[in-house]
Parts: sequence; C-alpha cells; structure tokens
Amino acid sequence: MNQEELFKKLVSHCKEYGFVFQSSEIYDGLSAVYDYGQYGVELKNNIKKYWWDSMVLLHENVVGIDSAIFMHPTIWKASGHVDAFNDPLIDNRDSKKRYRADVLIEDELAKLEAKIEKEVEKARKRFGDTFDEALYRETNARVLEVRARYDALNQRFNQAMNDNDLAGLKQIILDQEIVCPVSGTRNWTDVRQFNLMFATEMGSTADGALKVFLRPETAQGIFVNYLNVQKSGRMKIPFGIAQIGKAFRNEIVARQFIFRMREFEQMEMQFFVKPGEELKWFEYWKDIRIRWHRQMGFNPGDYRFHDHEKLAHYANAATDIEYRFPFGFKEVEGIHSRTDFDLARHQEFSGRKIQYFDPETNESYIPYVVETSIGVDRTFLQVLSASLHEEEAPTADGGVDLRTVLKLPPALAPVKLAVFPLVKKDGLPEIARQIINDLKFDFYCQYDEKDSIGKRYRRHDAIGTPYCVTVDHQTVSDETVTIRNRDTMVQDRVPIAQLKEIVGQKVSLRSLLGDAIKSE
RNA sequence: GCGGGAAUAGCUCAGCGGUAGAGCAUCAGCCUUCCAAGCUGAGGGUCGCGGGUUCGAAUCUCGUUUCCCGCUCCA
Repeated sequence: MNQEELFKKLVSHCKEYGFVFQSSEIYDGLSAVYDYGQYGVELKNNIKKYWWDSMVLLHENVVGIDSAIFMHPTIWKASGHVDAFNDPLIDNRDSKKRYRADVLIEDELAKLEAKIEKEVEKARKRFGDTFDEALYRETNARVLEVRARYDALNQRFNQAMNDNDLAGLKQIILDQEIVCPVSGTRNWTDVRQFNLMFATEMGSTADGALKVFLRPETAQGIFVNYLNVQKSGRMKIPFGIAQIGKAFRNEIVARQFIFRMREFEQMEMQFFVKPGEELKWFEYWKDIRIRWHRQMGFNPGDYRFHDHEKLAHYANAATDIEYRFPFGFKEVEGIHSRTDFDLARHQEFSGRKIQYFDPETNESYIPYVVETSIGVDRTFLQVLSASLHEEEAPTADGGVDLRTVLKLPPALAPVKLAVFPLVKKDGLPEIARQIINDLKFDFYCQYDEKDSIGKRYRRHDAIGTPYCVTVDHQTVSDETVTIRNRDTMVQDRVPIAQLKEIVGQKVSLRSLLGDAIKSE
C-alpha cells in the first residue's frame, strides 16, 4: 500500500467505522468541517484526557482553565490578530503566485521614490559643489513629474485602503501596469480580503450590537486570565495554565481531511517564567512534550523537531514537533518561547498592571511565557495513521487472510473490552451480559453475539478494541473465559474474577503517563 | 485562489444514450462453530445538486457543491 492509498484507506475507515464524518453530509457537506462519530469521540476524549492528566495531574505547578470562546474584541487588537490578518490579496494567474495587493502598490511607490533619488544623484554629480539639492527637487521638470505621479498614486492608494475598496486597489494595479515579479505578466485575479477570524454579533438588536470574534487560538484566554489564576490560586512562578478548547480560523486553503479544519481543537499550556530563564524552560518542555508523543509507542523515527529559523515577532525560540503523516512530515505541536509580548500587550491595552512580584528579589516583572500548543485533531489523525494496519492472518482452514486492525494504545482505544458468547444458547449470553454489567462501571464494554466468533474478533480489530473475552461451555462449570489479545491474537484462559484487574492494568492511563513525565 | 482528477446502496465498485447492478455490510429466520467468506428471505439508490441537448440522460454538455492531488498560504 503506498502512502496515497493508505491515506484514502484511512479516510474511508474513519467513515465506515464511525470515527469521523463530514459535517452536514446530507446537505452536500460543509467545506473543511468534520464531525466525530461514536468511536471518534471516545478516541478524541481519551487523547484529551491523556494530555490533560500529563499536564495538570502530574505537574503540581500546572493548573487548568476553561475560558469562553467569545472574548472582548480588544483582546484581538492587543494580540495582533486584527492587524496581521486583514490583508487584501491578489493572485497572478500565470505564475500562480499570491501577493498582498497593498505591498505590490507600496513597491511601486518605492520605485518612483527611487527614480527621484536617482535623478538627484545624477544632478549632484553633474553640478558638483554648486549643487542646490532643495532647489533642484523643487524645480527640475523630471523630478516634479515623477513626484506628481507619486503623490497622485499615493493619494489614490490611501483612499482605497481607507475605504476598503478592493476593486479600487485592483484598478490601481492595472493602471500602474504592475507586473508579477515572477511571470512578468499582468494577468491578475480580483483583489480579495482574507479574514482569518470569524466574526459574529453579540447583542440581540442589530444596532448597538458588538462585533465579536470566534477565537482563532485558545492562548489569549489564558493570558487574559493570568492575574485571576495567579492570585486566586496563589501561584508562584514558574507555573503553567493549561486549556483544551475549540478555535476557529478561516483558512485560505483547508486540506488533508481533519489536518486543517476551520473549526478545530487545541490543547495549550502557557508556562510563566522569570525573564532570562525562558530558554531553559523551553528546552525542558521540548523534552517533556516529545516524551509524551513517543510514549504512545509508535515508530520513534516518525517524529522530528523542526526548529524555526525565522521567528515570529513575539518569539525568541520556536520549534515544531512533526509527525510523518501519509502526506509527509507535518506539524502536530508547536513549542514557542513567546517572551513577554502577550502579557505586555495586554498590560498596555487593558491598562491593568499584569506583573508578578517576586518576594525574594523584591521586584516586579512581566513574566516570560513558554507555550506548548498541540492540535487535538492532528493528534487524532496522527494516532490513527500510526495505528491502522493491514496484515496477514491465518484462517480456520489453514489459508491466509488480510485483517484490518487498529493498533491503538490500549489506553486510547474507544472500546476497551468486547464480550461474546461462543454460541447464542445454553445460558452463555446471560453470563456474557453479567460480565459486562459488572465491568461497564470501569471501562467501555461491548456485547456482540451476531455472526461467527471470527467475524466478531475482526469487527473489534477494526475499531481497535484491545481485548475480546469469549464465554464458552467451560465457563458454565469453572467460571473461566478466554481473553484474546488484539495485536497477537493469542488467547489465555482466565477466571472471570480476574478480568477487571487484567484489562484495567493494560488500559489504564498510568501505562502511558509513567514515562511521560520527567523525574525532577 | 489557480490547475488536474473524482462523485452510482452503509462500504468497495461495475454500468458510459434505451426497465439501476454485484460483492461485502444491515435486518429476520435456520445452523451452533474460538479467528472473514454455511443456508433461506428481506430492506435499502429521484446515479452529489441545478440547467441544457435528446423521443429518451447515471451515461453527452454547461454551471455548481464537496472530496482528493499539485502549486500557494500558515501563528
């Protein structure tokens, strides 16, 4: 199976077995939005619990919050989202390159400016010491002509930008005969405005309603609660605040199934540290986070760090944890040293003093932040990519058959235990039901009596159930059952009374979490 | 957004101008068997959606939606 086939197989497996469905499918779907089905939601919840427990349960200096999706609009001005993601964009049809329309025009203005400077330089050489630059700029015909063009263009440009006049911007590009630097052609699309953030209105009447945004990241909900949590929790630096929640982005290109969606879920932790110690903590969390991924037991060679060469304006170190998806190495998690950018901006925009008083040094400072930010949906896709296998299995008559098996870490599997009566009579179904009625308080169990026993095993292989228990005639006399391992297909005969302990041990999160923390 | 491909039953697909099919899956019954494919029967599709051509369209054509691939963008 090549990578492309594997990915197609994965997508159809997700639908066929109730993991992921396209949103609004019966209405032809909604682009880049997906729903999680009955097994998908279990797997997703287990992934979130694995993350949450590894952060909040196992680090006494990390606490969690759950902030609202709606936030005061000024927050997005402070964070930089409003300014940074409202660009008018234009495509060149020949080179397929995309440009910011305003930048193209600014470049044109700069060219005119350069032309004037060139004229001035030429004149300076020609006139030598007697050159009166100011006079020349005011009187030379060629300079004045270019200057006039510059002013006219500049005025028109500012007007169009202020009026948000996209058609006007395109007209300027056409009138100025601006060409694509790559293709050299003037075959432009219309100028379009791309808004990263979804906007909506808060307030029941149209007039007086407040324009609010659906958050494009969960991090800001943590920053604006920094003071609340630090004070009410009596938190001492260094400490972290974790949060799991939905975020929304109007992606220009949304692709690759649930890898890039318009509505997605993030698991973020912002760790507040003393200025100057941020790089030490950056390394610390890098190590913790890669352990968390590796602990799931998939091929270690399928993970790698990708350090950022070019850093965002707020960061002084950044790396991604990438996973080898069927469509290549892609980012699953980002770890960023964000300096004091966010808290400083919120201090500026809110007018509140957002600082930490250090009693030892008797000083106040704005904490620095180290962020770990991981996509739930990307992790989900990563876990499924790594788990889905097709392998040969022997059949009853000595032949060979392909079986599809999801080798999920047991702690993440949607269904932990399936219980089957070998046959649908002789009191076996009743015993199977009794076993489930007892164990369903501890983990998700399923009963199945339909079809041959082999088919039932295969059905549960396909959704990743780690254990299948079969009640047979021997069970009636000695209260033992067979328990079958998903990965090895090996069966053991064990007393019913031991099932809870055997399965419980294997599917407990402890097996994953044990090494996912660092002994300090 | 640009270019290419695809869309027929829950899934995988056949049919390519003349009454919508197969396998698997589902449901009911029979059979009781520790690793798919035993027997009988049943349900399920206005062939993604909307126009056009035609006596007649799943099939030809135009548009549109969604998905996949490449480019592009990415906090």
